[in-house]
Amino acid sequence: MRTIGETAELLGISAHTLRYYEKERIVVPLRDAGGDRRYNESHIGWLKFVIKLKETQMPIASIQKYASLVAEGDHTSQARLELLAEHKRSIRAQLETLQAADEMLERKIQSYQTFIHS
Amino acid sequence: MRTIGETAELLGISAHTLRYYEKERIVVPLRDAGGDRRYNESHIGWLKFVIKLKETQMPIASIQKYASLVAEGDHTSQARLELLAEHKRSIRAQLETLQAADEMLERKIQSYQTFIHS
DNA sequence: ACTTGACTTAGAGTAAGCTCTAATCAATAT
DNA sequence: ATATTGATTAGAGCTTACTCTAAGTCAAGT
Repeated sequence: MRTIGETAELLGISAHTLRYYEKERIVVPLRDAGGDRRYNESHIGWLKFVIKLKETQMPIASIQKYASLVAEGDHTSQARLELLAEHKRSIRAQLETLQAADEMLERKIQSYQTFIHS
Repeated sequence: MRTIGETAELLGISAHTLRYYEKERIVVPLRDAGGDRRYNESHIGWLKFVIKLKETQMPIASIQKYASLVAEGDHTSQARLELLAEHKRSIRAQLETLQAADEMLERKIQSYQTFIHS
């Protein structure tokens, strides 16, 4: 069971952000006797997943939606599956955009090098 | 030579955004006799490039930097090359992140399907 | 002459996602 | 005993990248 500071450190995000995620009902940690937040392994695993979704441009609103489905229970698994499948398609689209840009930059960089050495 | 409206339409962005880009010195169009903005083929080409950079998460500040180097002239080509090379590395990093997330989601989706059909 | 539509400006407002402040409390270190 | 450290809260503030508003000009069509 980790404090907010330890959890922030471990995940490379700020304690501010963790409180914000709680306010947005994305991760609701436990509380110790003194009222301080405590994150267990399941919170940490879920946060790592959230961070992966964020890294791939999933908006906070969609992450909230997914989190609320998880909170609702097993009967929402079909809806969750659809949400993830939709996001996977968005990742595929991003991959294509990035690949095209990568090739474009490669050509542009080549032509700059030709120009500089001429 | 296109008006702001035609240019916006052609590129799929708003006229507001084009004025914003001008304020930020990213694209400075010509003006006609009446003072209205006019975009020529070179502006359009540059805007398409800017849009590609934006799509790959290059911040406006870096695009501004690149634009100012272009405006400065040929002697900045080394600096521009470095900026583009740096951005290309960022694209590669994004590609890796997305690929890892894609695989993770694939596994997660598989396990949801297994769960749903059990 | 009037209307319509596209344009102009400076500057205000918006949404997302944090990020920080102020005031306070509780446990530990000196 | 006091000081430091790390936590708490509600709510304000910040950054990025637009997006919109208000008030107006101007040319073309009816």
